[in-house]
Amino acid sequence: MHILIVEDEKKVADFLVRGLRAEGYFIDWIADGSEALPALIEQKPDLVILDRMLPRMDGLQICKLIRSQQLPLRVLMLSALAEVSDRVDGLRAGADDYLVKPFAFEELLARIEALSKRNPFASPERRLVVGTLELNLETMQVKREEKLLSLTAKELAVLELLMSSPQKVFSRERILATVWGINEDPLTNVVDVYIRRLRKKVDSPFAQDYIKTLRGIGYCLSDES
Amino acid sequence: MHILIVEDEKKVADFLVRGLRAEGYFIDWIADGSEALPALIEQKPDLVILDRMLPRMDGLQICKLIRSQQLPLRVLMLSALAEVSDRVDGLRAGADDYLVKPFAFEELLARIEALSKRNPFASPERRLVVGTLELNLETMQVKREEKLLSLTAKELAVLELLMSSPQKVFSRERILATVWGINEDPLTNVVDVYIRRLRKKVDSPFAQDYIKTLRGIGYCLSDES
DNA sequence: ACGCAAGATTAACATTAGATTAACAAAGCG
DNA sequence: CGCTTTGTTAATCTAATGTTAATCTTGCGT
Repeated sequence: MHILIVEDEKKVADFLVRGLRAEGYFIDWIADGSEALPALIEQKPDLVILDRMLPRMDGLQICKLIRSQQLPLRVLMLSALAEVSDRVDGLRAGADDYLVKPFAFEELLARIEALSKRNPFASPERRLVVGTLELNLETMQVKREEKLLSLTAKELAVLELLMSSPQKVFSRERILATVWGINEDPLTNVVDVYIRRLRKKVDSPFAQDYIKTLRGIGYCLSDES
Repeated sequence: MHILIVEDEKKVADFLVRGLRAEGYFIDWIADGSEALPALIEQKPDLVILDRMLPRMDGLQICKLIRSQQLPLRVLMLSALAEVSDRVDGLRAGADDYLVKPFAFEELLARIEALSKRNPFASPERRLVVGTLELNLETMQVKREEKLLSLTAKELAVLELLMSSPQKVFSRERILATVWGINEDPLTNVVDVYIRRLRKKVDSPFAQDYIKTLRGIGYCLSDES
């Protein structure tokens, strides 16, 4: 699930980003309210976590705009304001839920979970499957033909990317960018090395090879030959 | 839908009873906490709105009793206490939702609506078991192979989290967030230290290790190897 | 069909990030 | 006060990571 966080306090934002990423959500963050709408339209997240007090453009305004534009996403509003009238304002503006700061992380997770269940467009896919290969995002366990494989964190990250869109070709640059966060450095060949390591664990012990090389283009994962 | 209200302040109770009846709900009301359980068993409502501070028997207690009896109903807790720890206490006791007074009637309606839609019963287990390890949430006793272990409060909190979803991987961030709260800095390594202390008590004296490390990802509890 | 780059694979290695642990100091609590 | 719990620091240990360079493969131009 893709979540956009709109929050100006860096400390809070950091906390949210780290925590939710660790939970396996795909997170983007912006601090400026006026950037919210363009970002929403471009990124099309499933859920936006909206701070109520923002510089340049207030959270309530943004929420109303989202609703008037009929954008297909959930809004979870965060606020330090706990008064009745504040919460009513928030819900009136079209927020799906309203959470008062400070809050327990548990509570936030529960609300996100609840919202994503209500959401017909979101697919909180907690398991990826390709052929006999299976990745459980919850336990981070990888199995093939019911046999447990033990992968390292980076290996897992690469595999997750490949499994997220089977058949699709990922260039080295793309893999480097999403897994390592590097955008320029074609001097390295970590990607090749990790593909090698993945193959050793995921393909070699089995009859069919899932990880395919497309010379000059990139790699892809597929259970077809 | 049948709702039982347990609330000692007559003004608040009146407000609720009138408002909810007008919305078409079937409402009963009692003011005394000690009457709550008999009333629940007799009337079998779908939802109970429970004030936290009650004469004779506290709302938290009632909630715990409801859960331990496995009564098939939703609990919406009302309270003037807004602190994180209070809310967590409420949810820990098994409440399905927690609303802070004063609240807007709209909000209450929304929450009731949400609760009545929610799937079967997510009523929290009163005992967590993983392999030979057992945590009794009533007494907060921890046993392994029938031997009683003595854990400190923080150790317990960490273990409870891990046991709440065996197999599931919990990142340090996640553990930090739920056990220590939002204000802690991420530079600390308390989590590691507590994992160590837990292992010493929970794993070391026994043949098999339950607490697993997933390097670069987090920790998890599992009775598999 | 052949040779030869460009591209891809692989093993071995040094480095480093991450995890463990003990010891200590501060805060709580009887 | 004295004992326990709690959280920090820093030394140590360990496995994951990323580099290098040698080797192998593929496809293209002739």
